Amino acid sequence: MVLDDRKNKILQAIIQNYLETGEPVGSRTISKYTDLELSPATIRNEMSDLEEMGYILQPHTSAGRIPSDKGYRLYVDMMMENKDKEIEELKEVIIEREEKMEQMLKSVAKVLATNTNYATMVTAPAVKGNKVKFLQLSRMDENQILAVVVAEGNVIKNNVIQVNDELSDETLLKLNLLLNTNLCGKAIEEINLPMITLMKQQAGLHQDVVSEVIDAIADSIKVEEDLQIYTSGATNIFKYPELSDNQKASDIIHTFEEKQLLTQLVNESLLNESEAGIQVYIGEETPVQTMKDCSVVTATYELGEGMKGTIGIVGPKRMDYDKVVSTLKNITHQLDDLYKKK
Amino acid sequence: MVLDDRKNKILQAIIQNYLETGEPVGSRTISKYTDLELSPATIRNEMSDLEEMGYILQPHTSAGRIPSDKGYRLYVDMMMENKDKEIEELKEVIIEREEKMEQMLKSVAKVLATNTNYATMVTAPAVKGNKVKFLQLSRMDENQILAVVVAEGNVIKNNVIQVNDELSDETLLKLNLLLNTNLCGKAIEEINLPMITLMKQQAGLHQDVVSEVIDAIADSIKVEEDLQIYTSGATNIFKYPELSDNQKASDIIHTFEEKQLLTQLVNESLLNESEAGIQVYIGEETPVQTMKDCSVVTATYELGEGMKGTIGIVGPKRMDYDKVVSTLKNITHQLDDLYKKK
DNA sequence: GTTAGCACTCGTATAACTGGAGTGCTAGTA
DNA sequence: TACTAGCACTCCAGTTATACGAGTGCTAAC
Repeated sequence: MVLDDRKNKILQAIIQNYLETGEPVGSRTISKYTDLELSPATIRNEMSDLEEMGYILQPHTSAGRIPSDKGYRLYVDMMMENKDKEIEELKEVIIEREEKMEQMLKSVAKVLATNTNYATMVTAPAVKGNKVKFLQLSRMDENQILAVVVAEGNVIKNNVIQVNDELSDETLLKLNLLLNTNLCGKAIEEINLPMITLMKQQAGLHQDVVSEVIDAIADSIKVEEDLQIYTSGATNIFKYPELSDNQKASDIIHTFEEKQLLTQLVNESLLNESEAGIQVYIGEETPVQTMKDCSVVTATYELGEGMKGTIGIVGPKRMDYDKVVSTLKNITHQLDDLYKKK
Repeated sequence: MVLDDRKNKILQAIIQNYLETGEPVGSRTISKYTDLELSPATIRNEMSDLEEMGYILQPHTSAGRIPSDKGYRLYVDMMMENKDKEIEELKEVIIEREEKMEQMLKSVAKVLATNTNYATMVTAPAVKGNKVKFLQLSRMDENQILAVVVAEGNVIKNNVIQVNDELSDETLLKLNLLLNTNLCGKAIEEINLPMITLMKQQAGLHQDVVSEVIDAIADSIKVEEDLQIYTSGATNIFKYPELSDNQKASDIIHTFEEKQLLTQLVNESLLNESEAGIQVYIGEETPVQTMKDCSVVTATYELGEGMKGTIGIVGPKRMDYDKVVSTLKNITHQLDDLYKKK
């Protein structure tokens, strides 16, 4: 059986209606809804076909139809095609440039959540491939040294190092010079053992300090590696009865609370990244099992030179994909612009 | 009417039983439960009195009794008296000393949540009254300066300052010296306008930079002022049917998500701080209206010299106050010890 | 190919019924 | 006087019975 134009139109009508109401859609409704001018009986026949083809399903006999994951998938794919042609220039959501990236990303998550009425997550751009821009050691007191590591994009990491024997100002200066000349402009992954050995040699007497600094830097990276994730609007899911079941709600919200559980989602979305940078996971397609009753839309943004972050929106399967995709495109563009201004 | 010994015993029995089961407690249950050897009928008479006195109430005729807020209050007050005598030395919860305070507090919240099965919050100690320990300006590139402010207790704040005209190394050194001599050891509140004016004068040509640095410091404080709050285990409330109602659950979890909504609670608990540092809010007593169906237990910890933070536990009114109070005392002690080691 | 009509299904909402848990009261007992 | 046994009564929660509406599938007719 083939999905001809009429079947397609009916399917679209069913899905759109279901998106709006959240109730199973009957043949009579569609008969009035569409401009096809067909009787309910005809619609029923078509619906029967559509069900056989797996695009829609009945929650029970004598109920209307609801879209299956496959149906949603078709719908979303079609919509995305249209979207690519549109040039979305709506400015609904405005990102103010703020000092702290952290603050900014939090507010992106929040704005997005209140705007869409879904749950949202935003990850800080991964430092992967990012370059060390600047290093600074300074003495805090007799046996504590403050190490500051600044990476491209003004990602700043502090580390307090305990030292046993006091270092003179001079030594500190020398170490600073040594570290900066050796490490500045290097991608964090480039810092390898030979380099470290070399630096230790150059440091001479104070190679133990170098060692500790390197450890500190490594530590900075490690901290950054377990991804910063900001979430907002998790409680929005209570707005959708189909997700308000205690068990489901608890699972979903818990995933948002334990943000690290979202890592899988982020990785997946960075991996599969489509041309447009937008991914839609419907129901069982999701990489995070707790969200199998939801749909997840992710977008990738880039703050220049491989610093990629992810934005995700989680809602019911009947989410307003159209709006969500537009909003996400809009936001990612704005984030891109933001970087260019810097 | 007076709460004699027998009435008190019965009340305690009712409350304890209700804490365990969450179900209204009937006279027959108590008759078997206590060592008073009284018939249900007698218990009924006493219960009737207790109800009249406002310690217990009936959800409906022909149901057992449940404790009223007043009843819980009595119970908690009595328990707290006993607690003071006990020397709690259980080491259920172990705080590992970690590099980053932020990380440590997060894990305290988490450990506490999994340990108690309630929702928890932990605030970072307020910097109020905290002293500047160390300041450092360094050049990142032509027109960006990195200002690092370290306060007592190794609270570190970074700020990137944009400058118009390039500063020489020499000038930077001078500014560093100037700022450090003037500001180190000062409590952040002590930094006042005359001081700033003086410093600007001393800075001579570069007073605009001083101005910006001061702004940056002020900014650091401001960021710190809107309290860092870490939460965990919000979804634990789903474990208690009396809170699992959609509306209630949503409200409570939302409060935990929008952490700033908890500020009121923190302020209140710092204000009312009792001798033991532990506060119990039952039902309507809570400073945060969304939690009027819960009980909230807060404890204050101190990382030395006025750096006070708050730990809070939110659960159903029938929470295991005994365990919660013990655990909190335990943890606050451990936090105190932690500081001493530093 | 389309449609009208009808019997059938199923879920939800409502009312009626039942059993159990618990109370308050009264009268009887130590 | 203090306690208790007994009983009638109340109310909730769970179950069954019933009615209704929405929607389907099928057949026969256009």
